[in-house]
Amino acid sequence: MAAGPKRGPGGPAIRAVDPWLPGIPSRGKSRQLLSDEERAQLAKIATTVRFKKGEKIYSDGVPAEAVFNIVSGIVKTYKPGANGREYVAAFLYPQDLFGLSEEGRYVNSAKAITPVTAYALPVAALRRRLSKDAALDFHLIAKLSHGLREAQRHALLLAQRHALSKLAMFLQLLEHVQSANGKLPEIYLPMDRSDIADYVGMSLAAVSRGFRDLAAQRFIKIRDRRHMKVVDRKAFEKLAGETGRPARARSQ
Amino acid sequence: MAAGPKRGPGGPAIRAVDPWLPGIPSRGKSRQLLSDEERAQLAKIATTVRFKKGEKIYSDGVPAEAVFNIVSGIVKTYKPGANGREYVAAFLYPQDLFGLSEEGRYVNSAKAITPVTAYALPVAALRRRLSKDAALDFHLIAKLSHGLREAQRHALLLAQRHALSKLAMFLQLLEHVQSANGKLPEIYLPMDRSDIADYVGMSLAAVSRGFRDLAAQRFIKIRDRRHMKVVDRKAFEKLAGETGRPARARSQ
DNA sequence: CGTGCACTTGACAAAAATCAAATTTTGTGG
DNA sequence: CCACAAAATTTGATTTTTGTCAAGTGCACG
Repeated sequence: MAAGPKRGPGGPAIRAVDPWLPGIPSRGKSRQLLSDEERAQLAKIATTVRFKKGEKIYSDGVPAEAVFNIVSGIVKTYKPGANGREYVAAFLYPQDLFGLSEEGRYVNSAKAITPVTAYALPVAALRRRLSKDAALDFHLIAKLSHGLREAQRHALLLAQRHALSKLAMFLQLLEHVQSANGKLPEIYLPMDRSDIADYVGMSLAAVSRGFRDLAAQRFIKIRDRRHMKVVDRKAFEKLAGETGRPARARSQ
Repeated sequence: MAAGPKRGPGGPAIRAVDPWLPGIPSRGKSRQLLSDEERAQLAKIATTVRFKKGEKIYSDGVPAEAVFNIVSGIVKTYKPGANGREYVAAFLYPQDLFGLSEEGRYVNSAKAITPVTAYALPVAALRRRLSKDAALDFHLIAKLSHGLREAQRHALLLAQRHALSKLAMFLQLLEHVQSANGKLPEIYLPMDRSDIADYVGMSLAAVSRGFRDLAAQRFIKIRDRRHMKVVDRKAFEKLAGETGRPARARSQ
């Protein structure tokens, strides 16, 4: 997993589900938004950067000099919480963007949770390109809409009252991201239990117990710490509230 | 409260905190993004629509024909949850946009929680304008970034483990939105307890008790159901984790 | 082939959900 | 403007769930 772009010219790549009606309905599948031409243009202003597993990429509050586009590996954005706890805002995968800023400063901190390769796009240069290329603006709008929906989905997960629902929804999110390439036999969890706990807003112990209980009740099967499979899909989706994906159209 | 644009030409208006470094640092204050010219252009494709208090504006899953821009009143976007519960994704104020879609269908439902006046911008026409006007794209990017940060803030709120922290953070959010125009003597809560409960992910009873306890511990003073004032600012911000606003720059 | 860190598990305490009832407000029709 | 019904909110008692603190266990890496 975490493979880079499979073919083509290389350069930054952005993947998202279209907010608008796509030519061919893609059943929730995300697609590459940038044309080869756009990728080549962006490559001209991009630098390739690498981070070791566990390495901090930037801290919240410092001037935001670049936006990052992941080539390979997984990144988390987070914020130190009240006590020693930390709140994980998002996990980011290849072809995602990160580096959200407010008034020129990063809103979160970012850390590589696996070895990471990424393009760094200096904001100044990026802004210049954006003002020149309307199509690129459009694609960025699509990606931001996608990010907004994901953040809302995260909030929906956090609003669940039961640990098992949260975890089921969490697994569903992972499954959805990973199924971008095709159907998977099992779900891979690249992050450790502690990161999961901080993402779903539960204690470390509760996460552990939660997975155990999901397995005990035959919703999932756990191969090892990082590999799980949904066994009882029906019950599983019910737990996850089946609201994880947009409801099928009702009236009209 | 909920006053429309105070002066100027009328037409759609969008307010947000800049993601990028503004000319004059605005200390977290949001500002009007559109020029009079842009507002006039948008007005040409917009229709004015009105909704009664409690009226449904659209349902999730139906084709997204328009994006809305609030002139006056408050809207909530929400999604029916597992049981009879409902998850509130956001409260929207004048100069906000709503109508987020995925593959051409609304992601949430929307309802007016006060009488609402809004502009309806048909997506087709809006897309045409966007492809013509690079500056407008830019402003939409800024607004989407703003929305993304808000959604992350909502998730941060939901990740809090204690009811009082959630409520303090909630009041802080309201205060921040309402202080856009200037400092306020008290916080106004336009929504009912049930909507608050669904937004902060707690039971109705817990919200009620929570406010009572905040008042009992002298963090706030409650004038009536919809008006509260922060009394002990220091302790209050501590409760809210002071992470509600971006941390002041650390090193560098 | 240790040693440490990540994870799991247990016992108990704390917090919030539920269920249910009492009150206060709000809106309506005289 | 008043009486009432309906809706919203508060409050109480009890139960459930999850957090905490503290021990294990085991896998991964040197």
